[in-house]
Amino acid sequence: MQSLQFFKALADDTRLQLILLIFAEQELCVCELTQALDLSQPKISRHIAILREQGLLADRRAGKWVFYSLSAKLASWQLTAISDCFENSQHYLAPSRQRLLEMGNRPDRQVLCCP
Amino acid sequence: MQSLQFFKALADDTRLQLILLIFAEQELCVCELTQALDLSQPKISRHIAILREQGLLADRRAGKWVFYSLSAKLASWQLTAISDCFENSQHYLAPSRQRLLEMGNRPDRQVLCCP
DNA sequence: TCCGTATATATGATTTTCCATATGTGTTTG
DNA sequence: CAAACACATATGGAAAATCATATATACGGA
Repeated sequence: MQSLQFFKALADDTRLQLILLIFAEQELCVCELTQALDLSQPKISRHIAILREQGLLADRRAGKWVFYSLSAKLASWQLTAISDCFENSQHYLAPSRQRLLEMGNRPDRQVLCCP
Repeated sequence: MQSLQFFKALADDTRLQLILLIFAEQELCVCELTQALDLSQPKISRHIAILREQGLLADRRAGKWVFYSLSAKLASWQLTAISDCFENSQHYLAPSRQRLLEMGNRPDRQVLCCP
């Protein structure tokens, strides 16, 4: 994916948090992200759609849930940027991570290996 | 500077090219950037102002010219991101670099060392 | 049918752009 | 030396384009 599109995708508070949270947790579904960011479901879904269309996110359906993870199509420098950004954004991300931790009834993951 | 502001600053075609060109050339003045991107002077000046206010660019006046360079205040992961992005944006940047090369009458630099 | 997720539309807010003009510096001329 | 000019850059203000949000609704699987 192009550099400009990459930066545009991350140039929004909601989308940046989504990407960083998913990076931290490997994969998350919409209801978890909705809870973590404390935002409406359509809003999360809309930003997820943007990130998916731009090639930043991959999706995996499991029963009722759709789990999102970072796309393997990301250039390695882009993955590095996300990772480095995450390391330097603990304070920025803390409230969302906290709400995610406090969330009850999180969906069970199927085993991740060997899909 | 905050991650979100960093991504917002680079999420514009004009600003991304400005930053990458300045990274490649160490420092450039407004007239060189205007020529390289083939855009109006006020437009360049506006975007430069945004990058300066956000702390991405430092300025240095030399006679009639104001030279811009990457700010030393950039976090190291941000510098890395810019550098990695540059390495992967040759095609994106080529037309602007070409116009810069073809530019006649580029201002002379004062010696850069020992300011 | 219920739950999780996606999308359409309308609206509001933020950004970008353009034009004109101002500032600031160096150079020339009377 | 001062006034006039030329060149580089910055900015004010309004129009235009882009982007984000809320609400309502649709879809798809258990």
